[in-house]
Amino acid sequence: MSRVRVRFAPSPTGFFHIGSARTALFNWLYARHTGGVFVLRIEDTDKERNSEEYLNLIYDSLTWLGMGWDEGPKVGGNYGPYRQSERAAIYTQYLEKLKAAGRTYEKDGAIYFKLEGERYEVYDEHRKKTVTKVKVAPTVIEDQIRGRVERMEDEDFVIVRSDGNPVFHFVNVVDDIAMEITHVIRGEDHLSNASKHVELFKAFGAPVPAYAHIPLILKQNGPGKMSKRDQGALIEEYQRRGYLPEALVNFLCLLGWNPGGDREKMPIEDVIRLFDLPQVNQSNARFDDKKLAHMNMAYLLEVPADRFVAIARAHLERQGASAALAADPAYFREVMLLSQPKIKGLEELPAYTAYFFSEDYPVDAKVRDKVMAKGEPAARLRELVAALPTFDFSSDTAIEEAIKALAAKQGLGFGDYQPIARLAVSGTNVGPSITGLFRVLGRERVLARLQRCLGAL
RNA sequence: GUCCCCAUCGUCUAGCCCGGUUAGGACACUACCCUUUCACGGUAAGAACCGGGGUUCGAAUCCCCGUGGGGACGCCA
Repeated sequence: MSRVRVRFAPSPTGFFHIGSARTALFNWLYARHTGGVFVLRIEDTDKERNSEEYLNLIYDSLTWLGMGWDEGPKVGGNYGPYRQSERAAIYTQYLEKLKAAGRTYEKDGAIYFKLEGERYEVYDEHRKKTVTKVKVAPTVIEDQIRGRVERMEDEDFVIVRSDGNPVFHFVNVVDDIAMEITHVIRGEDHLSNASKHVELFKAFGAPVPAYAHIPLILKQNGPGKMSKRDQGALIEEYQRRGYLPEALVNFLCLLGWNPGGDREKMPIEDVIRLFDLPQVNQSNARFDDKKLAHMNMAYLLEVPADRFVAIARAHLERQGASAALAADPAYFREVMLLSQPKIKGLEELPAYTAYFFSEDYPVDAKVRDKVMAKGEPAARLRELVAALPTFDFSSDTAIEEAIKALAAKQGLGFGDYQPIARLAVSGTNVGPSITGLFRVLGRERVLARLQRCLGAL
């Protein structure tokens, strides 16, 4: 059996979205699973809508998600060029084959693909005009996911526009033949195009590739498939929001595929080992950003310290958190490691850590009122200020012991000091443990903040 | 309008192919536990086989019809 060759064939006409990423992913997984070749082909035949910016976004997004391509732009290969805009000569050559076989004709300056059969006219309700149809037998599509699908392809269609540019159906099939693509894995929206493509393959006398039409991703709210305009549709957005690519990939794997049983979070190596086309679901899946966020959190929790500090810094750079970036690296690291187990996503980081990097941090009025309403916070604050110079700041447990000792002297508990101390040093009631907070902020800063809070009472 | 695809908790899904399960898991939601806050974590609860026929001793599972959802019907890709 010959080596599997799959391709991801996006057109650079818009932002790279989640549906495209999933199609790319399933192709990539199948290539890796079978030891095949993953080809990236750029379908840029629509000169009006293409842009270099979108092209680069495709490269960047695939790279970010960890889907390297074996052949394609930038890496080359034996079947290039890999941009359709550079393959005109090949299309001319294949068009000649079709012409020689008597399978084309010209009308209104465009070249049509001619189906074989008797012609007749019929009024089309949808298009509100009379069209010419051809009496044909149904085209059979053998789909790896859906099984045998029959579709009537009974109208000639344009393969070269009147401006001389070839059309998607034509170039797509020509390239799949020329690049010896063995499996076509794409969205179900192409299932109705597949009959056109099968007829073209047959007209060229080329073997028809194995098809696998994967289910679509439906938008989270409202009807229809997810489109570029929908909330959460753009890969770029997740990159900007500091999502971990491996979490997004894991989530995407599970949208329309699963290894059977209960496994969800799993390393990509395991997915590659278990992935196969027949296990892909047949029904569309609705996008769920909560589940994605949860997956991201689960991955974030496991990121090794050094990498976490690095991605946290990168994220804060994106957010322009200058105070944090200007801080001492060792201090920055301590703050990030204190935050890692507590946050749900990198997005929370700027607000979550703001008070570590500035004395001018917001104080939550509701929290303040709540804290001040209970017990004798002012007295506790005074005791803390008085005792703080004697505290051992060398570790969280040392600080904990010190606070407990102070509390015991008053016949109180740790919990009587915690809320007011937290409010004083952070202005809020959420965050890392108060002992960690003290240790990382340091005695001087904690003392200053406690005193300032006391003065404001 | 025509054609094609699909149908299990609110959502993602296991189970279906090869009929017999207390129909399992995850996210979300609720309660409790853990706890120095907030999270994490743990436990528990609620929550589904779209409807109708058929085949069968027995149907989520096989067949048909309805309904619902999705897609396609471009000189876009």
